[in-house]
Amino acid sequence: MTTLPESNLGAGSRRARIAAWQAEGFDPHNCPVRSILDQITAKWTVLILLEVQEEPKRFNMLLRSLPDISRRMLTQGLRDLERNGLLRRTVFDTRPPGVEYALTELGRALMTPLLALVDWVAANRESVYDSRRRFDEQ
Amino acid sequence: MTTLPESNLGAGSRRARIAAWQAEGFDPHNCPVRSILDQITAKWTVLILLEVQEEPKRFNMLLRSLPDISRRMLTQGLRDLERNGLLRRTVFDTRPPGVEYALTELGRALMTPLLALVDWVAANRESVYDSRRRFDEQ
DNA sequence: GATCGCAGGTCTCAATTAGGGACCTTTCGA
DNA sequence: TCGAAAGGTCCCTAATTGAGACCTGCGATC
Repeated sequence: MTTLPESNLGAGSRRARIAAWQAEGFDPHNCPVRSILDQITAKWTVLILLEVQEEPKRFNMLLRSLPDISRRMLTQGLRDLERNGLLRRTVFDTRPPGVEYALTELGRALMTPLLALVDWVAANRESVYDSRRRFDEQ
Repeated sequence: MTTLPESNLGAGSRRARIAAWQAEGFDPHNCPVRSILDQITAKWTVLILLEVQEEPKRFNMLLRSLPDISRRMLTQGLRDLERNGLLRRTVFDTRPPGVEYALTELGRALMTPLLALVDWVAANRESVYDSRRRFDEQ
């Protein structure tokens, strides 16, 4: 497993944070950031987080909001997010029982950088499309 | 294809930007943001961007920095990033010819929100690990 | 009192995608 | 004459994903 290089994280407090990791002793072949980043940026987890952001949603509601996700992938994405502490799963004792997924505090905190990234993409999408068009013309 | 919901992007200028897209007329089943976001957050592209960030790198150099990437995936990741206008590919007429990959202006701009996300993960990794441990105990 | 529908899943199988590694091309040096 | 190096491509296998049938338990329907 490749480790994120120190220099990636920029100057100042970021460097300090990395120095701290190394002091704690971590295995460069098992980078702790990557295992989290991979799950956070996985195809469906980003979309799920965006859906759940404004208000808690239930399983079948998510299935309807994300028409091209399969039940299997939705289940797995929700489990991953729950396991990572970003989503809370609440079962309601109704007939039939309902299950609601909501952001945790940690999940809510994540939305700040995540929305910034989504917003950057939204703001720059024309540049990207232009580039793709030029590239595909060759 | 699922479209990112308007509410995802928060208030103010973000909403305005989405309103602008809709005015331009876009197909909700072919969301333009997702097709970009999927490529930017794909497993290897993030790592490649982080590697190339500080200084241009060559193909085999990247292969060495990312020990667990395959040649095939590196090639494909580099092509995607080039196509999206985030990376510039430069061939040097040496013997044998060398190829260098560098961030474009657009790519450099992307690093701001992308590094913020990486940094969030780095800062909060212990919380995530704690949550995983608790989840796995059940 | 059979059956339909719903909620929230699981399971199986087929299709897509990723990884491993051999192979290619050109040129230099031993 | 052989090997190495750079930057890939190609093929085959392994892993991941997606489509969709099925499950469970209960309440309402006919």
